[in-house]
Amino acid sequence: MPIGFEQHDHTTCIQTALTSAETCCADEGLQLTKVRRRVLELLLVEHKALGAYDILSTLNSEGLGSQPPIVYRALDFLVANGFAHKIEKLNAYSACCHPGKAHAPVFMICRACKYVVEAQTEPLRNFLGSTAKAAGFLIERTVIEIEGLCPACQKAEVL
Amino acid sequence: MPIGFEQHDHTTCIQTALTSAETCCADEGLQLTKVRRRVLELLLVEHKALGAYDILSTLNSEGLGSQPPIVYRALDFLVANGFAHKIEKLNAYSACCHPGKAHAPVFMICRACKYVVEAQTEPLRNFLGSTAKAAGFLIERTVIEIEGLCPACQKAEVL
DNA sequence: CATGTAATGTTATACTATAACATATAGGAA
DNA sequence: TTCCTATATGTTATAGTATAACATTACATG
Ligand SMILES: [Zn+2]
Ligand SMILES: [Zn+2]
Ligand SMILES: [Zn+2]
Ligand SMILES: [Zn+2]
Repeated sequence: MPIGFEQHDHTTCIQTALTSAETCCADEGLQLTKVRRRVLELLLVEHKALGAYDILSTLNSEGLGSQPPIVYRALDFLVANGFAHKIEKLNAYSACCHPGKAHAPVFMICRACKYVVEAQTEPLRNFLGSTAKAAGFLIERTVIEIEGLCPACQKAEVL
Repeated sequence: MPIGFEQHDHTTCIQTALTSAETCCADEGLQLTKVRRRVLELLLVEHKALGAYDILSTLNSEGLGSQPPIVYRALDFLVANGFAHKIEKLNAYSACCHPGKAHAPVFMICRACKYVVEAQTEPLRNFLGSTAKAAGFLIERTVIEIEGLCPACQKAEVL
């Protein structure tokens, strides 16, 4: 799994995520059905976020469904069980890169190449916890998204 | 301005925000037109986020415009100049509570009463800065939103 | 007044998401 | 096996959010 935008063996990302989903579903009695699994695979193709309708058009071309509820149900399942995340800023969805762990994901989104990196963030979690505690606020979910330029696109920008 | 969900003199919030917007526009040669000012006022009525179409229906009833571009243009102006923020999680907009300062706002959103509090966060800004730096990422914008329960609604929940 | 820029008006459309109800499928109980 | 129930999928329709494109107006400046 990448901790940043560096090169990495992405087949490992894919395998880890799929295996983790399979294991988790088996353990918890959840059904990783054909459509759900296929959507997860599509989200794992690259570290980019996909819109629901992008996914739907692929599903449609593969005969797995043609109407919005098909894809939204699959996405709801994946998000609810921690196999994927919604990127609010993009109205798009991304496979979880750190499955199996409770986490408050931080996404770095490159506006140029569209890559999305999910960072590990225990310290941030603690930090937000204390901010919220000072206000007496009970945290249930967090959305932390950073938009900007990845290292490669910063270099390209200069040219 | 509230630092949390406590009671406060909200007329001060309103006055400060409007004065700040007027001053800033005068200084920068920006036009705080009728529609733009009215939208800002509407966002300041309460510490809640308003959807674009909520705002539009008020504008419409006041004869200030009836089509979506009217409100989206005003919102774009307010957001671009730091007088308001978009709350991505809610697809809604909220007046800035700390105008005039560069800031990476943190929003605490109560899912029960819908109040939205914008916290001050220099330390978080620094923290995200170092997280991004480790990945070589250049930050341009941040979205930090915490969803949960405010103190009052936590008490109500127990009943 | 002439000219250019910024703002607004207007129509149409694109994109994102869910409600509601029908049907099918899988797994467990009788 | 058969029936039952819960879960998942199929289908139609619609709600909610946002922008493109182009016409018109307002206004500052020379
Ligand atoms: Zn990878
Ligand atoms: Zn994750
Ligand atoms: Zn206030
Ligand atoms: Zn602000």
